[in-house]
Amino acid sequence: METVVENQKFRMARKLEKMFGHIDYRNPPELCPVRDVMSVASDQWSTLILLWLGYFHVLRFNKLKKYVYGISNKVLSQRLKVLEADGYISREAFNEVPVRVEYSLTDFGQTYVEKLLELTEWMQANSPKVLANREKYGLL
Amino acid sequence: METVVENQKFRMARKLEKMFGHIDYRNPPELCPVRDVMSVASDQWSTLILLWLGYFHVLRFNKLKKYVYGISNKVLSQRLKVLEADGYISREAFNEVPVRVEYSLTDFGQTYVEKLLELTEWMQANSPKVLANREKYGLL
DNA sequence: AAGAGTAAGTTACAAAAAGTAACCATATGA
DNA sequence: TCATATGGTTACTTTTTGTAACTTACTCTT
Repeated sequence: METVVENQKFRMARKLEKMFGHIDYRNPPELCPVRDVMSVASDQWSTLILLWLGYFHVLRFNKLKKYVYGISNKVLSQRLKVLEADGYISREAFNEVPVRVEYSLTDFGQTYVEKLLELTEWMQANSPKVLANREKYGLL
Repeated sequence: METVVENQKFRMARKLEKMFGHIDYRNPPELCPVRDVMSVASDQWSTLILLWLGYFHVLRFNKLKKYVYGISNKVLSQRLKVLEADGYISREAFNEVPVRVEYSLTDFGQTYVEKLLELTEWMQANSPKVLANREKYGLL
């Protein structure tokens, strides 16, 4: 049991070492593109938007708003813009009345959502543990 | 090429379908523990704190502040508290003068950091693509 | 002995981000 | 004629962050 954890730690340190040879998190954000890019993509609302687009493939503004429960028009439209700018999603507007606008993942966005999904599955599996920890902590 | 992407989409839809049978993101946050738990753990600062703790195993407040470049005392102490409450990290205070406080990952936190690291590696590999997209988008 | 330094924060105040709700154009259906 | 629908935007409020000074208590320097 102990050694398993120790091995994990060792593998981990090696991974991070390798990584930190390239990226230095000590750099200010404007000098560390990874921090910058990550802060957009793994933002709470962006995550939900991307997951739902991964699920439905194509969604219009108001549908998206329904599924990404609790998001406001303002923030939804902001996030859609930056997600488009960063290349995760594409926006297509049709000349109809009223206007129809469709959002969908790009192939690039699709690869990101696959990664994101793994993390979300971890969260799904482990959130009971976290909630239990929280409760225990509250009692101390 | 096309079919590869199509296959990915299919696998994806199945994964999400399976998942959404259990969790409904349409629920308000207070009814969806996954959203709640995720918003703490995948917050930008929390992510950096956890990654650095994964790297060094043990860090004291001021060292952590140095590595998690740009974080303020206030936010660092807030995040450390919730990360401790959620069970990702543990805090040990020594009765010395001046006080010494050591933060480290719990085994639970360690498993999360492994997941987080995968995502970060994707970010590292793909951030140039994102920056290129951003620039292209700016020109439109 | 006075003053600076140190560690791990806290606190008051300012700035930025997010949430809220009303509003826009335009056309269709009741 | 008035309500409805779409895909947002805008002004205003509230919440969250960031900034910088301060705290406690002991030690080291001068």
